[in-house]
Amino acid sequence: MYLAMNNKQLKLADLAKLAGVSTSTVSRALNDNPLIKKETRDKLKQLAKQHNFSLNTAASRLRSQKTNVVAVIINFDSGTEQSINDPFLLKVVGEINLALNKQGLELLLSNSFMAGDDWANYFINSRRADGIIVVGQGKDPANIEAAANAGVPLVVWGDPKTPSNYPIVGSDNFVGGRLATEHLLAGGAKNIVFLGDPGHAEIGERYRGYLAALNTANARSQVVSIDITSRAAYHGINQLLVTQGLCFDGIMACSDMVALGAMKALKERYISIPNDVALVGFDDIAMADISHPSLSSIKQNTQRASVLLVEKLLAQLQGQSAESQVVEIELIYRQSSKG
Amino acid sequence: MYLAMNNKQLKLADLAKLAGVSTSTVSRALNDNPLIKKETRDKLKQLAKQHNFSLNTAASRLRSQKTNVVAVIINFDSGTEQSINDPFLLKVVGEINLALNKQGLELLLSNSFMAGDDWANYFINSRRADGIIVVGQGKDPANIEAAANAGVPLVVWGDPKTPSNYPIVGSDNFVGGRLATEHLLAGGAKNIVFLGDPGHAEIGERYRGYLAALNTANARSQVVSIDITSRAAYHGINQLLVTQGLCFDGIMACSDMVALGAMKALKERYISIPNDVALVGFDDIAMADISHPSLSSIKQNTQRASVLLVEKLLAQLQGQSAESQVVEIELIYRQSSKG
DNA sequence: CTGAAAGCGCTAACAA
DNA sequence: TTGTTAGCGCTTTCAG
Repeated sequence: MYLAMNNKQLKLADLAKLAGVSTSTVSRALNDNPLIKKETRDKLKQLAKQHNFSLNTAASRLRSQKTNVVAVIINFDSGTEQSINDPFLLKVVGEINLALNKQGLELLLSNSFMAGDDWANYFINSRRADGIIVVGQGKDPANIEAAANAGVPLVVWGDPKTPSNYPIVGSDNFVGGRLATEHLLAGGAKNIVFLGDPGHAEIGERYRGYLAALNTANARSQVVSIDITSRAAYHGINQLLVTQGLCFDGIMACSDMVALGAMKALKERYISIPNDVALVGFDDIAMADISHPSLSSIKQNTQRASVLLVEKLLAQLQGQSAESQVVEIELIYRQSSKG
Repeated sequence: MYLAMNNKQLKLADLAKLAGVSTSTVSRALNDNPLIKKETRDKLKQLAKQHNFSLNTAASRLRSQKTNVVAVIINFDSGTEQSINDPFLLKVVGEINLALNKQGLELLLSNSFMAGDDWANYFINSRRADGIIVVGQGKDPANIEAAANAGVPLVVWGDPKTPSNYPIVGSDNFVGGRLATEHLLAGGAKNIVFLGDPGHAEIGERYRGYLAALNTANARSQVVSIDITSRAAYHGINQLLVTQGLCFDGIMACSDMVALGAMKALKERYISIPNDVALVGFDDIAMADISHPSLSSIKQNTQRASVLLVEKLLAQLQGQSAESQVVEIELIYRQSSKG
């Protein structure tokens, strides 16, 4: 048995034997339990590292009834083309991942295909995850509400002003819509088109902000309701130009991707941006800075929001309650609009 | 005890009691084991659904030593600004998620922050996941190699021509680089700049394809080596124009984001695209179609690649071996280059 | 085709 | 500060 292949996977008991202590001591040490003397803890941790030992998460989860996993569901509206490729949503997922990691939590990426409709059952009863972060409210909150009512720790990225019995973190979309519109008005725009789908919760708020700004200025509103994609925006603006000519001098787009689609339609017809039509987007994705002209946009603080989402989820995991919260928003002024 | 709150989480044994069968029968039925009569299976499955029952994955994983989870690691080069926000990488993750889901596998999203350097230990020994999909080779394959050598089921999205003892799936980058360059040459370009970092494995192949095409045409090469971001591309082209003037009439960009950065620099100086400078990108992200002028690009078939990655991982999980594989590539001709 | 029973590897209550 | 021990809920071998 000399030099036998060290094939077998070490378990806690083996490590304990090696160290000459009990399994509980090793378990506590590796979980950094202060009951164990610091010295012993450090020694055992080092032994574990030396032997390339890792706790079996399956066993640990079974015993402790905790997973340290959070499910993140990207919650698309059915009937939209907005997809997993949407740069903004993915940016949010990336930020959430970072925020979770900082708390020692892992991210199980999911979608409705796997999770079905009964999220409480799929994720929580099954001990796949301890809680859920939903990215996007969708048009129908049924699944979210069902999960929240079942007592699932859950937070949502969306419109914080939506009445709900679960915490929603998101930007101040009303103020964002108002800021963008006021900025366009200040630049001299008189006929500002709202480009997007006001039926969507967050976008609805942006739309109301837009209306509020127009009201104050006694200007008229005009909505081009489209699916929230570049392509739909491109076609929407194209069609508007074909049927009604250049009947507007400003566009408040509900997202940067939508704004960029509109921009393409304008540029193809040699409509000058911002002189003939001024344009403001929403989200401040990387492309806003790199488009030509660069795109003025309302910047959403996704990093701050992600930290808040995780904090509020953690609070619920510890039995506390958490409230919806609005994250500040900011106009980034670039070339597509006039100062 | 009438109508007592059905608070307690059902377990397999409870369900078995309700059905009047043994736990093994229920377990088998829910796992669709053909040992159990189809009729019984269906009956038990329905009972489970009725009672909102879900298997405890922790227990099941502990017992069966299988997780049905795949870890996906986004493997950035250190020293690049290319980030979790890169639309192409995220698109790949999205496609992988879909491909995994179709096989009943779940996606644990990870990064080096959580996983550290010893992936075998962190993911596999700990039973967090059954296998690993690495998105991006990075410049240093040490972590990947260590994991592969430890016998971890593992596949990589990257340059399939890199010699390795693990399967790499990726595009035919050499042909992509050649196609793009040939296309620029055919459009009349004589001085084509390669914009990107040839030190990166995939981009190196694209560069070699570019060189091969230039060689055949007896044209001279010129590299602008930059970090793989829009911003770096913008500054790189700007600087080239400042120091050497318009000394080129074509750009082969190593990615669409890079191409869009270059496009901005050109447009700001009123350099006509494609007349003064023709431009081809790589990846065919959504923005390529929506930029103005729209961006010719080499389309990577990420969907096909993702399916292959999952297939090859599955093969390894079943003890079979798998080889690297090249996925076909295609030029998408748009306005930024001449026919 | 179904049941009985053992045990996966860990944590935590209780004991010392 | 550490050890002993029971048991988390499932799957699977073996027996029928």
